[in-house]
Amino acid sequence: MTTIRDVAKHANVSVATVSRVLNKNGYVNEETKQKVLEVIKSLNYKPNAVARSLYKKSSKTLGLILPDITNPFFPELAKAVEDVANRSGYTLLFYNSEEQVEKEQIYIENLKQKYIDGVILATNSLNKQQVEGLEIPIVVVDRAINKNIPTVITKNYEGGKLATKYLKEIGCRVIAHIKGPDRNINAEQRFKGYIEEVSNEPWFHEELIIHGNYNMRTATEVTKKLLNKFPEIDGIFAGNDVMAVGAIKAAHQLGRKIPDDLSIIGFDGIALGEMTIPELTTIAQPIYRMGELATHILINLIEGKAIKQTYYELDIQLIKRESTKRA
Amino acid sequence: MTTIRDVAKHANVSVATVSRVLNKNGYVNEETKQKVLEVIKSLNYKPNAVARSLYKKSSKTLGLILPDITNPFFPELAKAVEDVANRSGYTLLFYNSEEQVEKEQIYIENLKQKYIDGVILATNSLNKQQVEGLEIPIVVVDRAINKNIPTVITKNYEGGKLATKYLKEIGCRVIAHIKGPDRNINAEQRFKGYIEEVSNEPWFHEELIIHGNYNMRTATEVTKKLLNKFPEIDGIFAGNDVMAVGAIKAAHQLGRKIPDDLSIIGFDGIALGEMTIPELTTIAQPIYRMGELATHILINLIEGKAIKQTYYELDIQLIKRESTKRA
DNA sequence: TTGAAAGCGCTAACAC
DNA sequence: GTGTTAGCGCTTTCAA
Repeated sequence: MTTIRDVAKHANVSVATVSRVLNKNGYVNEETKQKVLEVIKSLNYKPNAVARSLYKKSSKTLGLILPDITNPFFPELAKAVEDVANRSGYTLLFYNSEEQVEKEQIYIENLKQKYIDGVILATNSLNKQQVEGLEIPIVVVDRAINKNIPTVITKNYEGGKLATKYLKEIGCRVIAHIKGPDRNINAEQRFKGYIEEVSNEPWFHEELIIHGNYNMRTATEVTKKLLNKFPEIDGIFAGNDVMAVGAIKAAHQLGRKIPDDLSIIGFDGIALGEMTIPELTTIAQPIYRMGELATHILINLIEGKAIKQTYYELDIQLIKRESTKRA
Repeated sequence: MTTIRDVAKHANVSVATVSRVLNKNGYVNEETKQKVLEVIKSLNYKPNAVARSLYKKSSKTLGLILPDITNPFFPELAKAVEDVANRSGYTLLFYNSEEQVEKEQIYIENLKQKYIDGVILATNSLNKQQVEGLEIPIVVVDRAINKNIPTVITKNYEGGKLATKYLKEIGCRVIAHIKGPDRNINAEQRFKGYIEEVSNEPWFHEELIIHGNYNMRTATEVTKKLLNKFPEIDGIFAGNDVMAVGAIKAAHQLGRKIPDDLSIIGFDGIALGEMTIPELTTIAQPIYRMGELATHILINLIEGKAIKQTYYELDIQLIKRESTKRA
């Protein structure tokens, strides 16, 4: 391995000078500079990032903590984060927390020991105190913890309302909801949006709300039971796209025609929604934009740049496809 | 930040002693040890990983370079890699190369500068020389480069044969193939397996082979053209599941009934295959197992442990679901 | 404009 | 058993 010492020796200068040309700071004579640059090239020297980190107490690395990389929403997000991080010269440490608090806490200890510069976190498990105790810049994404913590989410409540209202508009008379995990704040918001729209309806009752755990297989099972018990249901708002797909499967297995007998709307706007038959009507979040924005904010925070705003609730968008009736 | 010096001072010992209890090596009196442990706890001291890396020239970190995290095959793989790495005390640096050689090369330089201990690589772009020039333990996964490089792949050729043979068995008379990217070695192998089974068939001609680029939308388009041109096609082997889903969509749009008019088989065994209607018959790779095995091999390589074998071609498995006729 | 040297926090060889 | 110290490769202060 060739070090800064080797370069210095070959160029007949001190390591300080080499360091100066490496970091483009301090005075260094044009000629010496050229010489050093030459030697660097000929020796194919690359500065050691670890040594630099030790001194600088910074590693040009971001941590990305995701609850489940297997849920298609998160790879789309991760791609955006990676894109922006890389373009800004940061690398990405990736953690899959599987929604386990203990894992998250271990990860975070790990991050601190490595002089990681900042963290992008999607979690329900950590609370405000825990996050603020981190002493590391952090941006929370997808699942808000607290308004004082930099955050990028979307209008989940409005989205839930919009989805439900749309089902009403196209003529659905009994609308059920497949809810995500209780402890998940965005599932809760989407659910509240639904409630807002249906609680005064004469047909509404609590049993129209079922729990699908943001997971296809569970959603299929519970939807089948639901449709068997209440065949009058003609609209389903699923808390995410994956569960909506599960609901489509359930309907199909029971011989219910979509969208003629039953309209289904999801939430997320993941690519999967265009792969199903019928294609999925959904409330789309700007997933790439979320990752991009979160990473920008984080990097600005790290680099001490001015930031106008650190709490974002991005707009969602109704995408009409084939799983819902025409209005 | 509290350092080893602080601990030493508070415990009235030298840093060497603290280091000894930290690393559980060298002699240290039980009492002193307890004292040190106490101080560590009371100060909430965590050793600095960067300083340790600098000395050890190792960072307990693995690099994971994937071509496209957005392709559902890779998150499933990444999950396995992350699981095993974490369980063995390694963290994971994640790179999304988007199939670009330049990006991969930048990433790899990066890795070396950070004392990354090893790399898991899924790529077509790098050749044998480039990989061997790395001077870092590496395991290639999903896409073989060379038999001398540690590798975990599956029997792509056999899989291609098996898929095609199965379509013949269930009575398909004209079988098309949607091929993955030309430069992708696994796409090539699957294609060869297909060819082996069909090249002597009287109905076979070159135009039954179309290019779908491992991508759903492209696959839908080309399949529609194909089916319009050759309506006699009653079986399609798609080079991966995502393209198979694209083919299902195409068939659906053209009003072809699956599996009655047309049987479709994919390759990969990703979770998506169970989400579609009809559910996808496929040649399943043991995706989790691939990631797990690759990571184990890599860690053994890094830690200098004995390894019986470094080139694995895992078995694939035919999973019969609804997109193909019954035999 | 350049160099010597201290120091980032840790490990390990060597001395006692 | 324990301490002293050099050194991992780099940056930056200070002096020249």
